[in-house]
Amino acid sequence: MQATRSTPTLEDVAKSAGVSTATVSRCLNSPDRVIENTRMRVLRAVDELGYTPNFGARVMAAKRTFTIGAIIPTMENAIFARGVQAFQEELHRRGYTLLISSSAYQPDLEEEQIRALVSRGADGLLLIGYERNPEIYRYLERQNIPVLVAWAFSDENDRPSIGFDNCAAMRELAKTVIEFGHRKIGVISGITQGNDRASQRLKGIEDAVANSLLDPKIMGIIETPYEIDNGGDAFEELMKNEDRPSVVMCGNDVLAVGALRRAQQMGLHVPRDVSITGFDDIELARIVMPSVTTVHVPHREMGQKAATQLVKMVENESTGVSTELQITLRIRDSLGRIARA
Amino acid sequence: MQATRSTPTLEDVAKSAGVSTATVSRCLNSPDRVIENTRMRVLRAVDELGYTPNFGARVMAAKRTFTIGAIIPTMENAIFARGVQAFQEELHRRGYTLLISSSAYQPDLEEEQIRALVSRGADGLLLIGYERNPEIYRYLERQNIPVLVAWAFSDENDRPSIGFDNCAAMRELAKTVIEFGHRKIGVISGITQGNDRASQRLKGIEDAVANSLLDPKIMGIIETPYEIDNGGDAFEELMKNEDRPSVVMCGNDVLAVGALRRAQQMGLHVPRDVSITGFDDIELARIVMPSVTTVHVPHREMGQKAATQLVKMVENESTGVSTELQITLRIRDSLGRIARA
DNA sequence: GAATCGGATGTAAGCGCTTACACACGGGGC
DNA sequence: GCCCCGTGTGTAAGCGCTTACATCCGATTC
Repeated sequence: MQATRSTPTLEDVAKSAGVSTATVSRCLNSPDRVIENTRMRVLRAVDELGYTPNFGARVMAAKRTFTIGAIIPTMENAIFARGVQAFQEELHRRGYTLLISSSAYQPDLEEEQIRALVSRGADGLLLIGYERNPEIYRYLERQNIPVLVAWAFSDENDRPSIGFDNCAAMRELAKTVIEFGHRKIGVISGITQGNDRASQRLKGIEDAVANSLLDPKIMGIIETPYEIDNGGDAFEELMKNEDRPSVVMCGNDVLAVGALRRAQQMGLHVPRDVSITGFDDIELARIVMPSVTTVHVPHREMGQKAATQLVKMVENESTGVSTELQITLRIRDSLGRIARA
Repeated sequence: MQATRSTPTLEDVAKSAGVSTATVSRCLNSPDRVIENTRMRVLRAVDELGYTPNFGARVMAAKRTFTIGAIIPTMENAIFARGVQAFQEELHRRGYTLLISSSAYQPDLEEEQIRALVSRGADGLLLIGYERNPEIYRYLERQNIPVLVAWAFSDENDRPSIGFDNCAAMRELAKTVIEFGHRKIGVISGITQGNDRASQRLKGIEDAVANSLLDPKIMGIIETPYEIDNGGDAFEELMKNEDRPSVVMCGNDVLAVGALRRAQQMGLHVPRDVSITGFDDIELARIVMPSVTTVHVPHREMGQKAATQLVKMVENESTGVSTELQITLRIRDSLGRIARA
């Protein structure tokens, strides 16, 4: 029972246990350096007072927080959820706490969140995609904060990253689409501005079209934010074209499902009248009818390995390597074959 | 250009600008208390050195962080996503940063996350649902951290909260289901242990059944974690019953969609052969076919008001009031009428 | 022109913790 | 019995910041 009603400090505990603050601190941080008897006494005092260390003070003195920050573009749809969940689980296993922030796909907001997390003592950061203001990379370097880029991988970028090659993945899907006989391709892409994943995916389609001997054509490209209804609107727009695409390839599953629903509302049968493809393989793609053909991304694996690697970087066991993950195509009902002409 | 390669401190800035640390601090925190000329000089120095305040130190000295913490049970499905997004937006508008953690529906993990957030200096906390270890509430009280409970509201609980009455909401839905002619009701509930929302919803169904003069019966109740496939498994289980339910009411939309899909795989037509209802009105409920009858929760409104209110509590303008939000039923295709016998 | 005042700035005392270093003590080795 | 060593604790110096209080100085007032 103290006089002051404020939260107890190390010193209070020390006093109450009849030891020095150093001993209390040691009890908490390296218990084996304190003899059993003393330790018991201290721990009892901790308990009685309901003491919790003040993090700010601890950070200041020890320079480590065992906190990792992650900034993801959105929580509204499940794109990042599974990966982040796995990331958190693995971090937890290793004794780190994850703090998450969302940037709503806005670069300046992301920057703000990065600074917030860093100044709150994050030991390391997980960021989605390479593309951002070089300024902020400089800042992170200066602050000496290890950064791991996830959901992306590219040979051309030597920043440590874990993910897959968005361009190659989408190219492969597009190749398959073309092999299925499609020659008129509509594209609904995410906003490419400031989003390398989106632009790489788009490039993948363009590459596949350019490299194919079968003379496929891109009938139209619409960029739109990653939300269901936007996918629908874009789809409707593409279908206004006199010469309708036989397949609409979407930048992710959310857009694809939006397109799919709109198609059905417009009385079009998928895949008989038009095929639709997505990207990411989130649960939604499997759940809708017809199920959506998409690119499967190993979200859990990515999250888990990201954690392992980032921790290594934080603990100075690695300056950071890049890991490429393999994607696989999931050919489902929303993609149909076009009969030979 | 300093000799040391470490991050610059207030003192470095002060030295470089030829003023005291106090002046630098004032420049950053209350610029109008410093004369223009000096301020410019200081800001230039800040810029040149790439200085960012050390948060730990700042917290320790100032006792305020402008950080709010939120711990949500899961990010894997969209239940909390929209609300949290709105919460974050409103906080941002008011100058606060949101840090999120997920507890994976595990009370001990939640406790850990609460402590982590508090010790990292959260000024206030948003928690989902009332039910948790009293110990942790005591801890928060002792630490003097305002807590707002969201996604729940109950007259019987005087803890500040914002949300809706889960029991009454589900009761209303159940009443409608009964009015639609259903007499044999199957229930797929979330795990009620440690989750007051789940148990209140279950109670709502039981109340409606008990109070109805039409003699409806609950044919079976299965509790299962909130995941799609679990919903499917539970549905299959319920349908093994000789006397099959005519409607399966689910604890949330995720379970409902799982049940719906499984029904279709089993060759059952929804709603002709069996009706299905959900709760939450997440996007998924609207997207599947048939669309799912559910309880609409004003997620965005809840998130936004939660932010407003929690900030008030943090800023000592309110000791916290409780706000009840209105839910509405969304009667969609997955609920059919049973013809009079 | 002396007294007074107020605004701009400096001084320095913490905030709560960690940890290098100092110290005390008991037991072997000689 | 002396020296040395290792072990368990205590002492105290920061960590980087905010802020109450002290100080200075030019402007105002009479």
